[in-house]
Amino acid sequence: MALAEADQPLYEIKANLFKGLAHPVRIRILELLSAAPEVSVAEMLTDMGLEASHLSQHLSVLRRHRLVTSERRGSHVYYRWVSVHGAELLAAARLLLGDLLQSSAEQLQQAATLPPMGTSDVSTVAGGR
Amino acid sequence: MALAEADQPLYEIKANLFKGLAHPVRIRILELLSAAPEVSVAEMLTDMGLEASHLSQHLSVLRRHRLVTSERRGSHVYYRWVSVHGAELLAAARLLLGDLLQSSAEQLQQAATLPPMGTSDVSTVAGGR
DNA sequence: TGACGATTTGACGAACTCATCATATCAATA
DNA sequence: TATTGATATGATGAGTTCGTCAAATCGTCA
Repeated sequence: MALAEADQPLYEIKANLFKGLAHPVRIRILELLSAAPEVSVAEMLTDMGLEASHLSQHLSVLRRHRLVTSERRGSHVYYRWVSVHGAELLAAARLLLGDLLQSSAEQLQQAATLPPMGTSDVSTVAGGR
Repeated sequence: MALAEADQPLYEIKANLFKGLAHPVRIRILELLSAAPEVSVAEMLTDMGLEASHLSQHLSVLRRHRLVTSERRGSHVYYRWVSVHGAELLAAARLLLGDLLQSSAEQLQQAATLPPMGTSDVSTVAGGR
């Protein structure tokens, strides 16, 4: 695992990191972990209203991607971010999304103002999809 | 698109953002875009040694996720990050990975020092795959 | 207008991820 | 030791992404 990873270029490792983040439930988990030193599985279940095995599958993905660390104390298991920079990453994403959502709202506004068939320029969202 | 997105919780939007980042080629593209104001497709092709249609498929994903914006000038198309915070996000990921890779290296070192069957603790990578 | 360079899109099989249910495992306790 | 609460794992079908090749589109120029 860590051995195989030593041979990978950084962009592959980075992409792999983002794969671990690429699911709504996992984002919710990590947001909880960003707001507290550690969180128990039971707390997550209550907070998120998921079925235990569904949550556990996602926690397993996070463990596999080495984004979280787990610790069993009695019959309870606690999770935490594996790095202090985890919450920073989510915050950086929030900033980027702030821009995206803002420009998206601006475009919606423009679309409401414009005549039916607008500009021919390729740029931005218009080109997408 | 943007209409549908307005109804989504932020964690879903965030996860979708990370989906757009979850491929090595797309990371490489975005790293190039982080290092220059804009980059043409031709430059990317040269830099990355990909086939044109392969690159284009990935650029299409980035456009669909609204992470990049494109502009055609003559027969050349130029791409840029759609937000100044894009590069920051990649930098934040680099910090997180720095921690992960460091703790990974430390574990490799410990593994080399430890006897065959080590601790029973669930924590960290040992619990992962 | 046809040819050509640059880029995008379409299509399809393979691989991977996700959702969900059943089962197994772990720890505590009577 | 069996039971129970807490959590993890296994299995499987559906959905999505990826890799790759073929074809289409766009802009320029003779």
